[in-house]
Amino acid sequence: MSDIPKTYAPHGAEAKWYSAWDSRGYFKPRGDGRPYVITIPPPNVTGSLHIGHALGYTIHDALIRWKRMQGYDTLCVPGTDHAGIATQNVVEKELRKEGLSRHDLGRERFIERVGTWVDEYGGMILRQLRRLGCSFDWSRTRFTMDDGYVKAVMECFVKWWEEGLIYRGKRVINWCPRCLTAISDIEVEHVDRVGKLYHLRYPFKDGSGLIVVATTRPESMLGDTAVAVNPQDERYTEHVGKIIILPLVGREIPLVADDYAKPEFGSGAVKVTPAHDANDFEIGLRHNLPQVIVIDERGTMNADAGAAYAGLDRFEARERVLADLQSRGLVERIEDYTVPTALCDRCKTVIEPLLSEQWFVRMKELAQPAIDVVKSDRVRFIPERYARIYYDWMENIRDWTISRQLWFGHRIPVWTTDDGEYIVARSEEEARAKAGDRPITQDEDVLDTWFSSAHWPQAVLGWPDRTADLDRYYPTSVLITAREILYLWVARMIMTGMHFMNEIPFSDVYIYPTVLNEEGKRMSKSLGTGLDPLDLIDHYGADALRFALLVRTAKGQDFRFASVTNGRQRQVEEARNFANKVWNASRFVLMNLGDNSAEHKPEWVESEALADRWILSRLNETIDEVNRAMDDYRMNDAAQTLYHFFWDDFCDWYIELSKSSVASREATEEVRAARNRIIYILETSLRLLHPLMPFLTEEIWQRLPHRGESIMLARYPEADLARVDNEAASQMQTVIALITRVRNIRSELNIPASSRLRLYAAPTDAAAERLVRQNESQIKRLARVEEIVIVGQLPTLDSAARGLVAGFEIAVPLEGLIDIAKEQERISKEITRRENEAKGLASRLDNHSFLERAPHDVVEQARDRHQELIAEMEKLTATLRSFS
RNA sequence: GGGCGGUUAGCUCAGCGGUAGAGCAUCGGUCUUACAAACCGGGGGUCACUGGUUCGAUUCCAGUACCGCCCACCA
Repeated sequence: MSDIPKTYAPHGAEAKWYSAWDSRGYFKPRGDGRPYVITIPPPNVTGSLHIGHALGYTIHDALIRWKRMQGYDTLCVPGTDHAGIATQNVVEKELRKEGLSRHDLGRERFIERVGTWVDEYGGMILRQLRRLGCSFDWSRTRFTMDDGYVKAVMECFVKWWEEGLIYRGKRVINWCPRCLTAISDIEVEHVDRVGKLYHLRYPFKDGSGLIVVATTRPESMLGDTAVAVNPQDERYTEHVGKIIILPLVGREIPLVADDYAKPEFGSGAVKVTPAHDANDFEIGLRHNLPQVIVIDERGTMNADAGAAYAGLDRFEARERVLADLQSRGLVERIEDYTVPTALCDRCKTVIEPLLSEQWFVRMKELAQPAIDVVKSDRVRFIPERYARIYYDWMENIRDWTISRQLWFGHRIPVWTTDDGEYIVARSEEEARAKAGDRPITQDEDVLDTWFSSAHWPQAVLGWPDRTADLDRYYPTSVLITAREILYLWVARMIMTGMHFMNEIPFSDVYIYPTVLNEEGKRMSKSLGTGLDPLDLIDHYGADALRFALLVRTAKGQDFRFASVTNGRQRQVEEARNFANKVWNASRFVLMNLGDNSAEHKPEWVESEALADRWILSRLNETIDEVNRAMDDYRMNDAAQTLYHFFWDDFCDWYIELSKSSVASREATEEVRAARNRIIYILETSLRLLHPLMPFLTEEIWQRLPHRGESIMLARYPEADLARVDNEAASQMQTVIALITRVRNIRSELNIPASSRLRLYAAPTDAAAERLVRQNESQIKRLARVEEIVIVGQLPTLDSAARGLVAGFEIAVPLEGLIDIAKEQERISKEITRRENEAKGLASRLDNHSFLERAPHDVVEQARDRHQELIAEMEKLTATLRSFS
C-alpha cells in the first residue's frame, strides 16, 4: 500500500478537483430546496488578492459549502466593481509610461483604452479566488458596468430624479486636486497634522482699530468676504456691522454676528471664506455674502486671488501671503497647532473644499426605512455592536454627492437642452425623444462608484428586470464584509433594497475581523503586508491557508497574522501540519481496508466496546458543536472543535485503541466490523471538515470505498444526540487517566520504552475492576505493560512506583530500574500539589459567609473535593513512608 | 472632541462569577510498522493597573494607563 505518499501534496489535488467541480457544474444552484444566497462584495477590477480578501472569501466559501451539503439551494454570485477613480488612475499611469495623458487620447479613446485594460488585466482577482477553492457560480459573474448593470443604475437615477430625491446643487464639496474630482464626505480621511495657527490682524475701515482672526490656512484669506463673531460675545457687540478692509486684497467686507463663531476659540472672531469652506459657505448663505473662488480645481491660485498670487500653488501662496502680511505688520502671532486635515482616501492628497455644482441625493427619507428594518431585527448585524454604529451614521445622514469629474464610470444620464432644461432619461434615444427638436448635450460627469454598487444584491440577480433569479434568490441570506465599507456600501444597499424592492437585501450582515500585522495594525496594501495569499497557497496549500485564517476568526475579534520570515509562516504551517495529520490518519485507514473493503453493513457501526461507544459519542458532540458554531458565525470554534476531535480523540486515542483489530491480518467478522467503524468515523470527519478544507477532504474521500461522485454532494453530518453517551465518556476518561499515569511514571523515572512493565491495579469498586478487565488488552498496549495484576489491595513491594488515578491505586514494580530519590521526589510533588488545593478549599469551608451564602451544591462540591484530597494525601504519605 | 474594541503562559488566541485553557514554541524522552510536518511526558500565568460590588472577581461596575479602530464643521 505504498502507493499513498507519506505527505499530502496539495497542488495536484487542488488543480484536479477544482476543475472537476467546476466542469460538473457543482457551483451552480440546484434549483430546488430552500435557497441560501450570498452575493460577494465585488472586489475592484484592478485588485489582486490580499490577505483580507482571502479571509473574507474563505468565510464565504466555508458557509456556502456547508449550506450546500445541508441540502440548501445555494448560490454565491461573484463579480467585480469598476471602481471609477482607482481604475482610471491605473490606466492613466499606464499612459504616462507612454508619455501620454488621457487628454491626449480624448474621452472616447480613453474609455476604450480602459475597456481594453479591464478585459486584459482586470478581474485577475476572480481567478485568484479559484485558487482559494471558492465554489462561486462563475456563470453568473457580474461587473458593475456590464450592460444589465448599467440598466439598473440608469433606472435608479431616473426613478430618484422623478421622485425628487436627486437634485443639482451649488455648494462647497470635497475636491481632490489630484484626482480632479469631487468626492463624498465618507471618502475623506481625517488625520491630525502638526502645523500652525496664524493670528491675523484685519483693520476696520473707519480707523477704529483692528480685529484679530485665527486661521490654519492663511492663503484662503484672499477669498474672505466677511468676519464673524458670536452675537453673545460682548467684546465685539459695538463693532458688529462695521466694515473691514481685507488686507492684501483691499476688499471691503462686513463684520457679521453668527452663532458659528465660538467666543472661546482664539480671539472669538473667525474669517469667512464661503467658497472654500463648508461652514463658511453656510454662514455666507445666512448673511448673503459673496462667494469668491480664489483656488482652482488643481489647487492653484486663480486670477481672483490677485495678480501677486495667481498661478501659485496653494501651499506656495500660503508662504507668500504670510510674508506679505508680516511685512505689513499684520501678523499678531503664530502658534504651533495640531491641524485637522482632510485627505482624499484614494491618493492622500489634501482635500480642497471648493464651491462647485454637483449632483446630490437626498438621503433622509431613504435612510428611514433602512433604519427601521435594523431596529425591528429584520436585518441583523453580527457582531451586534455594529448596529449602533450604523444608527449613528444613518440618523445623522447628510446628502450624498454622487457626481464625479472622471471619465470612467456610469455617465450621468442627464442631458441639457439649449434652453437650459434638464432631461433625465435611461438612454440617449429616450432623452432625444423627450427633447423634441431641441439640441441636447449630456452631462460630462460620471457617478460615484458606490452609486452603482449600492444596487448589487438585486442588480446581480437581474433587477430592474423581473427575472427568475430575482424571484427565487432575493432577498439574499447574508452579506459578509469588512468593517470599513459599512457606510460606503452596506448602508446604501439596505436603502436601495428597501426603496426599489420594498424588501431587505439580506437578513444577516456579518462583519468579519480585520487581519492585523505583528504590531497589531491593520494590514493594508499601501503599508505592505509582507504576505501574499498566493505565495502561501503555493507553499502550504489552499486548505492550510483557509484553516489558518478560519481557526482565528472569532465572532468579530481582529487577529494578528505573522508575516513570512525565513520563508516560513508559522500559523499557516501549523494548519498545514493538521492537513498532513488528516492525510496520514486517512492513510492508515486506507492501508488497512483489507480485501473486502467494499462491504459495508450499517450494523457494524454498532458496538458494545467502550472505545467505540466513546468515539461515537464524541463524534456526535462534535457534529452538534460544529453546526452550532457555523450557524453562529463562530468559525474559530468550528475549526478548533474539529481540530481537537480529529487529532486528539480520533488519532491519538481511537486509532491507537483500534489498531490491533483494524490492522489485524485475519479478516474475521469482528475485524471487518472494526474496519467499517473506523471508516465511518473518518468519512464523517471528512464531511465535517470539507467546508473548511475542501481539497484535502475530496482527495481523501475519493479514495474511500463506494462514496459516490463527490464529497461536495455528500450530506453534511447531523448530530444524533441519542449517541452522546456520558457513561462511556467518564469510563473512557478513567482508562485514559490510567494509561497516562503509567506513561508518566515511565517518563519521569526515565524507564526506557522498551522495558515491559507489570502493573498492579487496586480498583476501589467493582465497576472500576470491570473497566480494567474489559479493556485490558488496550491498556496493556498503550501503556506498554506486559501484565496487569488486579488486586484488592496493593501488595508490599520492595521497589515500586505508585500512583493514584480516579478509581484506582496503582503500583509498578521496578526492580533494578527505580531511582528511589526520584520516586520520592515525584510522590512529594503529588502531595504538595494536593496540599495547595486543599488549603484553598479549607479556608473557604472555614468561612461562615461562604457556608451560608454560597449555593448548596457549590459547598457540597467543595466539601467532597476536600475529603477526596485528604484521603489521597494519606495514601501518598503512606507510600512515601514505605521508602524509609 | 466623541464612540468602539483590546490588554490572559515566550507567541497567536479561547474563556468571562467558584479559584485559569488550547495550539504553537520550550524542556526531557522516543524510529512504538499512518504521520519526525510525528509520538509520549513535563515545566510555565499575582488573567494591564487602582478602587468598588460579592461569601467569592480573570470574569460584573467605575476609573487609570497603554495599543488599535471608527466618527467629528471648532476657524
